[in-house]
Amino acid sequence: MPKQTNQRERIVKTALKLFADRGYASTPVSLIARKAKVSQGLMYNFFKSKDELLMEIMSRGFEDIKRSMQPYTGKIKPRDAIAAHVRQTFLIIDKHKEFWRLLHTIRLQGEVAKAMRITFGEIVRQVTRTFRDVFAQLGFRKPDLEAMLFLSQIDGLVILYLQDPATPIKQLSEQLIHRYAK
Amino acid sequence: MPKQTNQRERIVKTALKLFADRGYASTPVSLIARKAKVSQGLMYNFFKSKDELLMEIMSRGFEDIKRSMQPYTGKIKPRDAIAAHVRQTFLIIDKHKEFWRLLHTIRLQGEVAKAMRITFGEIVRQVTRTFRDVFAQLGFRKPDLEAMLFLSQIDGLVILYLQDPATPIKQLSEQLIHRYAK
Amino acid sequence: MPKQTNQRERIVKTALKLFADRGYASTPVSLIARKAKVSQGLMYNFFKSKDELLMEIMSRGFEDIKRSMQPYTGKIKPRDAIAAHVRQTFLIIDKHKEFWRLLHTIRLQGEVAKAMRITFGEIVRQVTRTFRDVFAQLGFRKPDLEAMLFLSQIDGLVILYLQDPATPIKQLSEQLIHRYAK
Amino acid sequence: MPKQTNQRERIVKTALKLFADRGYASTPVSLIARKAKVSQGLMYNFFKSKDELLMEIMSRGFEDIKRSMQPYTGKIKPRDAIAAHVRQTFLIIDKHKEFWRLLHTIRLQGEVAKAMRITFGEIVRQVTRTFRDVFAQLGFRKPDLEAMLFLSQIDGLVILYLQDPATPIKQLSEQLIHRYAK
DNA sequence: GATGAATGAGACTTCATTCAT
DNA sequence: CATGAATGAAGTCTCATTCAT
Repeated sequence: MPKQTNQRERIVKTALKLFADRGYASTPVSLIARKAKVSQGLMYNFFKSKDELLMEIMSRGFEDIKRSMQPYTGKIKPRDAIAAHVRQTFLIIDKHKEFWRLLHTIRLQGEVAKAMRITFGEIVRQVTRTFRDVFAQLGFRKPDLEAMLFLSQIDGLVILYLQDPATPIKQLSEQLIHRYAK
Repeated sequence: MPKQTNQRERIVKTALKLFADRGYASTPVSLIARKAKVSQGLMYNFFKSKDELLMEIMSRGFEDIKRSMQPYTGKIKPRDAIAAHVRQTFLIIDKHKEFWRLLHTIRLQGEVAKAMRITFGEIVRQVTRTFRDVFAQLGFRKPDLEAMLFLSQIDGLVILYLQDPATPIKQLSEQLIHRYAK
Repeated sequence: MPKQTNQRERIVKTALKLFADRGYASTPVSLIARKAKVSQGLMYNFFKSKDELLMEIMSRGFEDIKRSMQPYTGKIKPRDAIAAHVRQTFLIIDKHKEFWRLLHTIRLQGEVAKAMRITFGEIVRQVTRTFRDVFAQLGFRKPDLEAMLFLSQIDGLVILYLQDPATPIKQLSEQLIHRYAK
Repeated sequence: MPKQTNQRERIVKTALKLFADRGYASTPVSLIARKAKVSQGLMYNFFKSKDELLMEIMSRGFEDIKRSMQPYTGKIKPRDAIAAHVRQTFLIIDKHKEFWRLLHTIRLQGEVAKAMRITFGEIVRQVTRTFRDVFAQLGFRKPDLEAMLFLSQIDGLVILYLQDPATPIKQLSEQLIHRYAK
């Protein structure tokens, strides 16, 4: 009975939510199947393994991130780049809360999903370079350190927000932007 | 002379390291026992369950944190409180890297270990209040937001550092302190 | 012009090869379908079940064997019957290596495919009787035993050959024939 | 509740019987466990996997074979070697019927247990060399072929016997011996 | 206290078979 | 006739926990 109305999509979404909520290892395939209203066996028609399902989720997430960061890696005025990045980041986050929660649970673990951590590392390094340049152009004395401070500040805010959606993230980001706008 | 002297201690330490490295769910009790050079059965003399072992690890960690934050909740000059907190934080982190890694993998998960997240939330709120006052005393316009920015900045740095120990954390914290020192 | 021309045939041939190579139980229907370039569902239009596919393969094989043994069950000179059987056997084997490999993996198993083992037993008994007579006519003292020795000798050679196609089967059969030619 | 009265032994024996009867792939671990009166989980305390259980069974069998063949690889009179080998073989077979049945189901398969087939090949080649020498000493013109014929004859008898225990194996072997005794 | 054999529930995965299209 | 999505049963294996010794 092929209904196929985006079952694959439903699986991916359900899995993302569950992985983010309970952690990858603590989420049985059976649970994903049940919540996605799909038989357990069918899941293996779409993904060779639970691991591969995770991989797909992660690559998609990374694609989104990369795509969203394209704009301001181009050439905007440096000062605007900062504001843009902050705002952009929280836009993305809002659309992909679950992915970010998942990402953070995986980020610090040694044995899990090394491949993804590498990919993520790439992205971070890339963005760091960009902002090093930005801060250099703005005449900061230690642009390297400034870039790291800036990005880790955003990271910290992201976590705060993910942990408690009641966080006044709008005001916080504007405050942050204002600080650099001097 | 019973060698049991610190079996319990050894178990806790080993488990912490493993949980941090591989995640709680992916760490079999058998592995903890083996690495701690203790029989699997014995573990259940000390802890009623794997869950309880985790609880103990977490409470200890929280105790350490609380204890370390006592000093400057007292009355130092506000400006010094900032510097003190930054330096203090990274001192603690360095001593308890594994605990912090573990904490971060659990922090964002909805279903797991709700109890701990509450405890941790308490601490954070407490510290936030403290720094709200600090920033108020320093004449900041929006001390609430400033406190959140400040603490999340630290949080972001912590993660950066935990993820890559090569991070120049010393310089970063000094830069951060300097920024508030005006 | 339906390409269906020999889908059935292709399925049977593919299945035979796979069963012989990997064993019946370790050969998924999906694999047969893929290698036979046929949809999995279609297979069930031709065969009610995997089991029945095996049955068909086996009966066909048996038919071939029976057909090939007709000639010299007729009346040739006894001495020639021996040479003829040896040569005939290896001719058949060469044409149906896979079937024989499959047959041998099933032959000794108690619970599997009892029906086939019975059929095969029939054939063997039939041939044994034939050669009992042959050896009787040739004046052997214990024609029963001689027939069994003779046929099991061939069996042994067959296995040797199936297992290692580099076996000098031509020379071996001639040597065998020569021995009985006195 | 450690009763441990040779559970491992019981598992190995039960598994051997089942593997021989139904084939390796068609024998669920659960069945072995049930028949061996052991929990399924416990099986994995003794053997890392079903595969490893098979390996152990096979190596044991090979050990038995090798041990039993030691005697007459030494120096007996060549003629006696033949008789000895025949008798010895059927003695072994009788003690290890199941192992031999299992061996024969595996022998011809491409994908299964390559390692064992190699080991078995070694043994066969070794024995073949020995009998090549024996036949050479006895003045046969083509000792190579004779050795292969001789050993495959035995092989064929073994199969006959394994397949139908009512086979008059005693008489057959004596007849065979007698033939070489001239 | 200390061991590790033993268990049972449940995890991941495969696969023969069915059936809507 | 033909497809391949879908299912459910069953298979292999892991692991927290218990308990006789």
